[in-house]
Amino acid sequence: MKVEQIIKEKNLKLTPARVEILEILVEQNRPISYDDIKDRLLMDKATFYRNISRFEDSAIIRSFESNDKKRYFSLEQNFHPHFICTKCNTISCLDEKSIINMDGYKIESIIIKGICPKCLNS
Amino acid sequence: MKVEQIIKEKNLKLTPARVEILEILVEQNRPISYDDIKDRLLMDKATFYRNISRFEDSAIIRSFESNDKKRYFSLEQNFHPHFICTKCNTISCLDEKSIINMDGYKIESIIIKGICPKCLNS
DNA sequence: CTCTATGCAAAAACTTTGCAGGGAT
DNA sequence: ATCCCTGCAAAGTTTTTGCATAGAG
Repeated sequence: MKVEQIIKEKNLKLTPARVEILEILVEQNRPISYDDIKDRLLMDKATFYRNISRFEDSAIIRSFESNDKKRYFSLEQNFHPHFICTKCNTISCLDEKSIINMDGYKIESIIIKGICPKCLNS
Repeated sequence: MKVEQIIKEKNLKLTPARVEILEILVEQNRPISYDDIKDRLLMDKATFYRNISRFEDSAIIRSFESNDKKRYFSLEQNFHPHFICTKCNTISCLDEKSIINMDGYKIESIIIKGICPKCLNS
């Protein structure tokens, strides 16, 4: 789905800054922090954070804090759990089958922290 | 287990500030942020954060960011998943049976965000 | 045309650091 | 006696806000 379509579906105004953020998220296909992309962003940080906040309110994206204390953003579209290694700080994507049984709850995000197999064996 | 014992087991010096922090965590039996307890803390905030950091390094406690953007601390001892409702911001403790199958990983914490049954029906 | 989005700069919120003195082992 | 812990104040980091202008519908 085109990012322009996502924005319009949520009745948000279509602006270059919003398109830019979502295109980066689609392109990278992994959780992103402001720090990760600030150098290539055309917009001001205030605009970035204001749009991130708007996107979260509209459930276009979700955010979570990683081990480095920064907030990471990912598209809600292809939801999946993330695994953060507290040793190497790598964020990896898990598949849906690993999701907990949580009848009665509406799950919006899952954060699992621990040590990845690679770090366990080194 | 006495908090003094926990501290000594990890070869940390036994100081009043350390005992104070751990006793609050034991007593409250739920994740705590600095903000939650700053009014009753005898120590300076620098001391609080330095000890929290030490405790995390020693795996005495774990921390995670909640929906209010603050960091919460809980004892590693009785590890269990936490559920954060993004609607009412309540943090509730889940039981271990809900844990994902994660062979090969060492899980240190699980954060699930979503909407709790109470909020879903209101 | 109207209302929202944006850039800039300044502030806020939370956490960390430097330094000199105090305390645990 | 030694080395770590502590308080205080100051700085750091990430995110938010105020205000005037620009832009979307």
